[in-house]
Amino acid sequence: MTPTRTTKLERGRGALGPALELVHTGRAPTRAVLTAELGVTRATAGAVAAELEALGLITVDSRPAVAAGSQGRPSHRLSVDPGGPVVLAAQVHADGFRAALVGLGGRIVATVPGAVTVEADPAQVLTEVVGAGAGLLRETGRRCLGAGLAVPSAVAEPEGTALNPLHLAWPPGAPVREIFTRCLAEAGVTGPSGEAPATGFAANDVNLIALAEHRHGAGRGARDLLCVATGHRGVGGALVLDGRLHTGSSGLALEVGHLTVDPDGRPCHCGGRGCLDVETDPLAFLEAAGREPGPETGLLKRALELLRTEYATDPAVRDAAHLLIDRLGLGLAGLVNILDPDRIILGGLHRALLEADAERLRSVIAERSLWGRSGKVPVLACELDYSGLVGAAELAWQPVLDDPMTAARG
Amino acid sequence: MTPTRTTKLERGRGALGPALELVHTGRAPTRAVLTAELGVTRATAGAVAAELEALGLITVDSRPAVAAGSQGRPSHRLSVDPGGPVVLAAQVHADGFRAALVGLGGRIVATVPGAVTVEADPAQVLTEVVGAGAGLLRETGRRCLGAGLAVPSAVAEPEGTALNPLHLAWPPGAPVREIFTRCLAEAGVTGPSGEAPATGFAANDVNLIALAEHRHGAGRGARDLLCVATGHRGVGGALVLDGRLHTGSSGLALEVGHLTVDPDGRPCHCGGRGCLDVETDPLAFLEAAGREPGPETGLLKRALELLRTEYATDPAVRDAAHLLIDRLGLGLAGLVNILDPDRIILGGLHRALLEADAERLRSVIAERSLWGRSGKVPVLACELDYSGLVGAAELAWQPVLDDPMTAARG
DNA sequence: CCGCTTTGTTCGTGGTGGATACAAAGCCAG
DNA sequence: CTGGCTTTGTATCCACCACGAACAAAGCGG
Repeated sequence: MTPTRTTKLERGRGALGPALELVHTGRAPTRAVLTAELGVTRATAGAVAAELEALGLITVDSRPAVAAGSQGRPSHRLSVDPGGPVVLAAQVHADGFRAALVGLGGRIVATVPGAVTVEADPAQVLTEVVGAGAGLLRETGRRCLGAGLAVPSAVAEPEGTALNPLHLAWPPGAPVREIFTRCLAEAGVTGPSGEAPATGFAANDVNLIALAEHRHGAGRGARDLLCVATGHRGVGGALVLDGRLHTGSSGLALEVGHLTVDPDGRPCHCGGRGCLDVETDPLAFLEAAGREPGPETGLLKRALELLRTEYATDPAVRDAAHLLIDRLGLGLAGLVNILDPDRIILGGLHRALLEADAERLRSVIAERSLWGRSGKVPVLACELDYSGLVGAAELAWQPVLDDPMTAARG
Repeated sequence: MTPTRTTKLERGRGALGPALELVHTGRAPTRAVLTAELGVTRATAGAVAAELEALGLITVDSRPAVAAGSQGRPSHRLSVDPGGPVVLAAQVHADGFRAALVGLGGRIVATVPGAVTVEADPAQVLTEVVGAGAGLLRETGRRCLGAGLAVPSAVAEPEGTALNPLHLAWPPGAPVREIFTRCLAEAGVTGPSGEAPATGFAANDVNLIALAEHRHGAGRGARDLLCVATGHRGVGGALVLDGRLHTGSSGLALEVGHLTVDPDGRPCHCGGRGCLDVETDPLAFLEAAGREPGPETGLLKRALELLRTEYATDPAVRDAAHLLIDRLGLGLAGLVNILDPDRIILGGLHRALLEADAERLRSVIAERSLWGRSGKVPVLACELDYSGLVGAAELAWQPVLDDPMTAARG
């Protein structure tokens, strides 16, 4: 009889999730590092790595890469399996959408843009989106373990409804997660089990930018990461605490747009005056620079273009940028006082403002935050392409990271 | 030979901490409930309860209490051991201090107030404080497992320094935790091991109020608890996330005092105008009511007294209260938009304002927070006596809750 | 080629908690 | 009062996971 004893492959379940997360985020390039990061013995790390390899999630390469230079036996290299399973990720925005297949490590395997008519309702849009994603799955033949969606709206939890879908002809309160999940089922997209139809995840795009940057971009290693970004209109925020998105008790945390940054500023629909939302978004910049803002769509692109090309030459543009930097700094200082992050990353127009005059922004923050504390808070630019998309993928990967054994067994 | 097999008492280490926390917070009155809450089998829960009893932390009473009414075998009652070990807790404030011995469950076993001269430096004050606590320990003969201190100041982590000790003649940046620990060592106060000198914990008093209320008071069961409270001057905030204090990356989170709540308000030392800090504290109330504020110490008491006695009779007092309620509501709405708590509790003057006109406060919050969400956020009054003291004790109990086996073995 | 260092692997062990069967302690119906 | 019924506590066995120790492997340098 063959022995029925537990095989080595079945060992190491408990540390499986943390180990996969370390490889996924690039913090465990070798098995030796994995051993140290997990705080386990070499034996355990070996079993865990072998199991993840058997699940088809990572590859273990025993050949030394570049002769690390240190003495002793070279450690096996760990990396995400480039041919492993993927998740379906999608981002919807005012101008259309983009669907993608994303592997572990935030690698975009395949991606395709799409357009939708402005008047399309959520079901129409998401059918298109999921159709595009399913097309990519067919073309590539990859195994799919889940699906995530980024929307330009606050998403209420646990309902999964989009409360204020900006610039989309969606009814406020549309149950996007439910619709997304239904579209996935209709398209036959598989989920964590590998077979059952996928449960869709959906979240606000800025939240997902923060998540992606935390794991694969400018936020790596931060414990309390604050992300602030603009789209075409308005300002969004997100906070990652201890590696997890902080969405608050109903998913609506970090609505940072209505901090007062100019007591004499213009009125805001929220009832206040001089809110961050209306004082530091692309529209505010274009108006402050004395330009004709033009149509709603493309506001962000035009603002970025103006800042890039004429900041150095046109005093009106420079003054407008400085005005926005000052107001943004005030808002960020307020957030520093409340949240005390150890890193801030900026996206959209705010990122461009940071790059235009980082010193000015940092000094405003330092000046208006208590005890000069934030003088020490690094303020960085988002660095990932398609971070919303990658963040949506992170959402879908999460069940696999939490329990690789049951979520990824094939 | 006696068998060297593992005894039952040595089992169940992993679930020990969560189990103690459940009994400590009153969420596990019986062993059956403990089983359900822990999500383990009855066997495991039994082993865990037996171990905690053997450690002298809880008592297991097999006699049915009041005939629960339901059928089936009555479950053993679990409770904190009233004769068990204690921690030394102390709170320093403008008028003096209070030292206490606090058992599990937030029970104050013994307490004594103390006075200090206004000019006393931290070492003098804490020597007095620890002396008073050590006296209580001698009188009662209780075993001491740690010590915690509440101070009316932001406390920077990980340094443990008091940045802005209000109304105390302490130098900003005083290393209170270090001084506290030294005083404990000099007084021979024992710590978690039961023998080694205790490491002192110190934190901001509002943070500790939030922690205490979360575990034993109005915040029980909340997942994201926001606490806002006034002392004599200024406004403090605190946030408890998933049962843990959120102090931010450097301990300085929830400095909520400088949210703008009145664009036309008075200037604040922070550089802004109309900050929550200067618009809703006791001094602001007394001035708004047209009263002579008088000396710094006792401001809170006089404000509370005025509100209690003349709110119903003096229109000036009522108008002042309404003004402060409106401003407080604006500030709380801002915090709701950023933090999305599922409960808010108010202390000090803010608590009294809530009790004066809860409806007005709730409607202001609902009006100025996005999507009417906060209309559903309960706003409650702090309900514990000496919550700062109890919170300081929670800080000291934490190592025991995290690992009862090593922290409490006698 | 032989030490030296570091890494991977095999094998045994221990502690943790699950499953099961059984005993105990209450209520209720007869 | 006695025999179901229900729920809780307990004893025993066992699966699992990670640790420790010993050994093998793979590089470097003399």
